[in-house]
Amino acid sequence: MINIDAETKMKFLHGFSHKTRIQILESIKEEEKAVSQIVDDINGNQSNISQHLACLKGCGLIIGRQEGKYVYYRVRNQLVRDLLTMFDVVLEDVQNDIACCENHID
Amino acid sequence: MINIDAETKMKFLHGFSHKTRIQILESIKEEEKAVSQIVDDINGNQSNISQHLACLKGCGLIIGRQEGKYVYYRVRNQLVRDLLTMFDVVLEDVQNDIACCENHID
DNA sequence: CACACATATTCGAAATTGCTAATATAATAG
DNA sequence: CTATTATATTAGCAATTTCGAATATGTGTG
Repeated sequence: MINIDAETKMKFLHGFSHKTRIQILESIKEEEKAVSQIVDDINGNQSNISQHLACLKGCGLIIGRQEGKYVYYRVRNQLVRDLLTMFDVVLEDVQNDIACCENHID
Repeated sequence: MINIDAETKMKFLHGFSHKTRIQILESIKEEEKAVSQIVDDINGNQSNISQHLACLKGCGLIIGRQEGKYVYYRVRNQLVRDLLTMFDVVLEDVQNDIACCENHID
């Protein structure tokens, strides 16, 4: 049965909690890319992207594969991809929900 | 079609990026609870929990309902609940994946 | 009204995280 | 071997987040 402690889950979810990391995940969601491609893609700084990639790898969200002097990263598997899709679905739903059913006086 | 900018998504996902917030979500996943119940549940500090609840509300993940002097919070809807379940599923899968298929020399 | 209880807010201090620049490592080409 | 290119790591500072204590607000009760 599934029962994962909050600490572990948080470490995992931490991967999703930064704009740059989300952008990286989106960038490699469908196809693996070399670090330099990702850097170009999202217009980032090499060192910075490298650090975020290390973070994502640590979270288990992506996998790196070395080929010559390039390192190609990809999203770990289909489940993680599904999770990324699910974010969009749920977020859209939440936004509609908020827009329609609440008077946002605040 | 769904296309949400990274900024918005990040704000949404931020809700999941803290141990206490995960604990709160788990605590009220199946049934709404008053703030004081949540504080007891996860052994937290009242002010702290209140701040995290505000954060989760801001992210659209939970909804508060006042009844007398109590405020009851609940997970917004089934989709958010599904997302929480999905976290467990994906995390477990990732953990197995890492445990089985890689030699963790690091 | 005064009081008690539940929750929210404010405010600095403490802790964590993210950034850039510089440097290190690693692979390949010549 | 040297030079070049790709990526990783380190280091110190900047920015953000989190925290608890104190205080404010709001609600029911006597």
